[in-house]
Amino acid sequence: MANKPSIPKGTRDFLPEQSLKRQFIFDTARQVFQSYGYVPIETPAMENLDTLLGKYGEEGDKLIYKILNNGDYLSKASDEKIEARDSQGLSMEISDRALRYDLTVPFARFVVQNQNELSFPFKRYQIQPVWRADRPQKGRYREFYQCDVDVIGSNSLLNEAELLCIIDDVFNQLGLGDVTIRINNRKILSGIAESAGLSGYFQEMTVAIDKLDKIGVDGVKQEMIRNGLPEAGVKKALNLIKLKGEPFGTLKMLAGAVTGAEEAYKGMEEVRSLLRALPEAVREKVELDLTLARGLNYYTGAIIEVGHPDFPSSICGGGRYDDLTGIFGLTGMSGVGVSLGADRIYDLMEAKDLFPKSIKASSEVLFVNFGDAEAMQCLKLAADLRSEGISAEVYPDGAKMKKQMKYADDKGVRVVIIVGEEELKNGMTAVKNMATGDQELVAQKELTSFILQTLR
RNA sequence: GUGGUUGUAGCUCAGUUGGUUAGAGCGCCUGAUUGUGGUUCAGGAGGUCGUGGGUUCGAGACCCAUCUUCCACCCCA
Repeated sequence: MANKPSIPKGTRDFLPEQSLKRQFIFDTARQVFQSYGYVPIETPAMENLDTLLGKYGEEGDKLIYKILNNGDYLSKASDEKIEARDSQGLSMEISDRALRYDLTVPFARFVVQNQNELSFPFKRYQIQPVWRADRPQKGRYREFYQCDVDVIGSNSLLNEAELLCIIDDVFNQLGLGDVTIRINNRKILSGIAESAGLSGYFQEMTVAIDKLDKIGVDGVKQEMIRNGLPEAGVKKALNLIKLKGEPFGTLKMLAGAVTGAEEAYKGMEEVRSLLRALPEAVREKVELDLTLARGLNYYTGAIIEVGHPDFPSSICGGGRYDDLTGIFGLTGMSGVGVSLGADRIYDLMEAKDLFPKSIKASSEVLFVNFGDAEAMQCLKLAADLRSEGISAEVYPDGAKMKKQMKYADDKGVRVVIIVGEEELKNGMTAVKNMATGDQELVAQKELTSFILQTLR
């Protein structure tokens, strides 16, 4: 072996223990989603390139992994683009497919394509990997999983409320009850822009204020002015956005300040309705943050982001998009959804040691192998245990006892069962509890009920 | 994509202004215990110092390139 094998930057292998922990997160999420009536779907890892392009902004397009066409793709490419070293233009001609960048746009495509098979409102969840050609950092990978939950085909704000409840349920079950859920509404932001005379600069404004907690008010102000926004408007907008505290009071103050901006009032009413629809326990965690903007430009109403005090970036985000399917030819379909960042949640839970200890055990019972005759009997006993829902395995080789015991210990097996020559003759087993070290003789006939009693 | 940072045993890290045979802890393997893990004791294996070039009598250390890690920007889960 000349070179050590490796995997691409920003991708990872998952060892058994990591995989089990990841599955724990997915299983928890799945179970909560299904308890609210959401159903699973899957879409292909690759989409047609034009399905994805233009949906994530100019920056987003650059981060899409394009798949090189098969065959003699260069013969079809134009000479000018090759001559000019125009990578951007050339890539359009030699690539027709791309890896999906998120789950939301493929979902929109899915809805349009399968609209006749679906009944609306359609509530689905989707847990699959996505790929981004980003520079990797901590909590930032080139291949990572998203858990998306969306409702499409309903304008009701009850959907937003339900999603917040789902988020709360999932994080509570994972032991992350101390998350902060921040919400805002793009209509409010748009109204603020309007009343500050920045209507034409909405995109620039949202991008800048999204960084407020990072670069501070002055930093945001400078960035906005540098991008050509009129200074007077910038000042006014920033003053409004700074409002903080109890949400209903904040909205009241804001209402007095944005006179005439119809859009903002609509947004404020939406936020009020949403908050009223939330159970008390969830509302307590929700904070109205007017500085929350989110870059993805398809959001049109509520926007949601979940953070944790011990983690630098958001672990969940989403919002309402009024017309995502419009670009695929199906108009009037409003949707709202959130995306859980499974990999970040994993990193956070690992750092806080929140995974249950029992997650390590792959089987609860191990039979020591003493040779063919003994192993045959063990296979039967193991099958009996399995039929009672106890996971059991027989060590495959007649290795040294010490080695087999160590294997059991490493794997986190809770009970080791020893059937040697003596036991085989007498119809007995020696049952060893690995936690206490105690060992006792149990008749083979009574083994299953004895194990059930010890383990359950 | 821009700027910076990191890489030494399976893991976490030492390694002086360039100097001979590159170390530690943990883990791993063997034995004490051929029917008993986790604890204890004794012993052992494991490194082309990320990779490729260069400077030098001599490079783990200096220079260049490249890959990787992490960070900031950008953007985001």
